[in-house]
Amino acid sequence: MEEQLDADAEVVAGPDLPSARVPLSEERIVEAALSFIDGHGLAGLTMRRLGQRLGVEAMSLYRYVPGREAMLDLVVQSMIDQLQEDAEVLRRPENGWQDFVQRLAHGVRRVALMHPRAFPLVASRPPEAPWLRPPLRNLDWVETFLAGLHQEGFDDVTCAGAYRAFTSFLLGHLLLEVANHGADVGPLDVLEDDGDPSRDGLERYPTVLRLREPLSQDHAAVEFEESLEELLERMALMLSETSSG
Amino acid sequence: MEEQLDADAEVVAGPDLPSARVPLSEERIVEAALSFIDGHGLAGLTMRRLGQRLGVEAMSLYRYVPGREAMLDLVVQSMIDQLQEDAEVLRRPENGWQDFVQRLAHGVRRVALMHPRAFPLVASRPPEAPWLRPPLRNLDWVETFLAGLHQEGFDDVTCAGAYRAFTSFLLGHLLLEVANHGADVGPLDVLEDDGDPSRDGLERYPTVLRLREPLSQDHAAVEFEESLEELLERMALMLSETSSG
DNA sequence: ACCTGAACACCGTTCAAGT
DNA sequence: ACCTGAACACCGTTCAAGT
Repeated sequence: MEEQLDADAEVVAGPDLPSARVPLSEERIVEAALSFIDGHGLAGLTMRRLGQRLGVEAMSLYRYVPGREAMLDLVVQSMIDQLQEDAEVLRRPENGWQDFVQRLAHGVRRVALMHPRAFPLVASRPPEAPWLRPPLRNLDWVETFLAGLHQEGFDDVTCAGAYRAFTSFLLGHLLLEVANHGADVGPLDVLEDDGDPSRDGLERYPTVLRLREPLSQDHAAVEFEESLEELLERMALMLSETSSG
Repeated sequence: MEEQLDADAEVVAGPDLPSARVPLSEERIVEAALSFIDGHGLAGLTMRRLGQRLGVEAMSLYRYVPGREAMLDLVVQSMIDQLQEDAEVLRRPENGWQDFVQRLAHGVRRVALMHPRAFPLVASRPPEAPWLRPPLRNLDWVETFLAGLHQEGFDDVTCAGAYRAFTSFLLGHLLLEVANHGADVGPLDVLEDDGDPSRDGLERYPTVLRLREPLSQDHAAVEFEESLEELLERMALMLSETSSG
């Protein structure tokens, strides 16, 4: 839960000026939009409310941003750029490609977990090109990924296959992981417990009922690691077939 | 592409009555909503437009459906129920659990490919419980899946792990596959080619540029099969550890 | 240069009223 | 019983006008 998200409009200061005089900018808008989604979900994000949050009328936003839809794309970009500022993530392979792929995977996961309610945007906005598959929607990453593998001996076709395997691994895992952390919800309502957790309508589903507890456990972290290991093994196999074929 | 989706309102007859007199019903509404999404994408789906499509004012819909959001949940349900009508899919294991899991996986994939623009809904609506992870949001499926594996010797914890692995495999693959088939797009606009495909701004990304072609190829089908095979192998490993541990 | 008021076309949703 | 007109509160977006 966050506070500071009420109706007061004023920007939280931090080391900023007394606010109120910081001029609007694309960056500030996008930042505010992301933090709004983090706090309230995408459904509640409105140009008018966002303006209010920035101490400004909605129409002012259109000086800096071409429209709501485009703004959401910028939000996606800004999440993605956080990875780039994370210097460790985007260095080329130094201790082998496995280490390299691991760094990238964990970097993306870190972003997803920092913004569980916004991450589905990264996943669901339509990809602009086949070489920008979600959630790797950034040419710098993709270039680094492909060039890194190539430098380590993967041929072109294998690089492409590894790229596809990597993206679908990330997408499946991270989307489900953030969904469990209470992602997208429709309007503004958080899902309410019905009070009595025993009357769940599971009478007709004895196995589900019995497995309730193991199914409810959050193994996301270890499963991410394990699946990543498997992916790496699969890639190693691809690589060895490359060299010998 | 579909036709029949213009502005004329009238329902296509099929073996129906002369239409115009078929009364509204939840079923007809949900069906129309799904076919609208299939044809125009989610963004364009409006209660008013949907009413128009059914030859009725928007307000009439609220007699049969509690609201737009709830209607979308019904749309998800209806897609999911198509799998249930597909008798082959939900039979319990007969030729071993591998065959069983394969049937289920292919069934879900068939639904996804039938409704590429609607499938992301199945994936992105918030799950109601940990035992309803997208895209397997149906207690009958989940029960069948879990009971099937249990009957084949998987213990409870392993069943739960297999369930999680299965869902994240399906989600990652199918979401990316339908995205490639032109999924969600923002408003109504289909993405337009910029005319000149050589000037793509890829100058700074030599590897991406070089791999354009292998990256553009659609290997979704074979990759689905291969990843599914790997998943089955992984599950087989889980099973053997179960028996011997 | 930067923001706003007023307006437009469109939403989802409600409810009393029509047939 | 089933549908609609009219209305409400809210959207995104535009543009001439304010400071």
